[in-house]
Amino acid sequence: MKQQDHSFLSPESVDEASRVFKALADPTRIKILYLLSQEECSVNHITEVLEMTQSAVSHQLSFLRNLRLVKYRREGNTFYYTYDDEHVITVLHQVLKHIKC
Amino acid sequence: MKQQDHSFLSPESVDEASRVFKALADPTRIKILYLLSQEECSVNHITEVLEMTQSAVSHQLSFLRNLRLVKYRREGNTFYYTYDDEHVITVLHQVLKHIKC
DNA sequence: ACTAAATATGAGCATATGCTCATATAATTA
DNA sequence: TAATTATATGAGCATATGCTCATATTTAGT
Repeated sequence: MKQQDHSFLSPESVDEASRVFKALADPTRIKILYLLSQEECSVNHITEVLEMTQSAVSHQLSFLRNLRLVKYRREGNTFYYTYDDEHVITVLHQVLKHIKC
Repeated sequence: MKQQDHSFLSPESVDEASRVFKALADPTRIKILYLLSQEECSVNHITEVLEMTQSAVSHQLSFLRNLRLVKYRREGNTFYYTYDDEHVITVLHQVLKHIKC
């Protein structure tokens, strides 16, 4: 196969794909997304379940927010996060399921 | 949901998933795996198609080999690589396809 | 045996990543 | 209004990552 025959895999597609995979390439983000795939969660709740500092969790949520993988709603002082990309959750579940086999 | 209710997502599963996603989280490795998903390739061929140095490609192949995502056969001086994890290729194709929408 | 070709590998370097620590912000409550 | 609660954010640091450069290894050809 010649070099020019690969043009259908555009640089944009490759970059976008690597961004998606990068989002899933960290244990903490996997746990957060998995949690959110089951229920809406406050930051504090995530912090307790994952036994991590509030700051670390918040930074990761900021990361996921920038990639539009999660969104949140506010209720007073509490921020409730949900996932915002069905496809990414599907891919995550698929890989997790496959690993258990 | 309480903390202990998440025990079914084992640390091993999370780590293994993050390893898989990490393998796909780099543009070069995406291109290599995509290429290999289409045809068996020599190192030299990959180097030419991706317009990268032999060393950089070889290092990435070594990385993918360690994760058992690719395998190779030797023919004289030439090493022909193929992918070795159908599921990872499926996930890659799925994400790439979704991005194009 | 000598040289060339194809690939692998170690060291080093610049950048990215994921955390901590301190602090900012905003809403709630006393 | 002051204190508390919930979250966000910037700086800094240790480690990881992905490349280059030089070199090793293995096979083929002369």
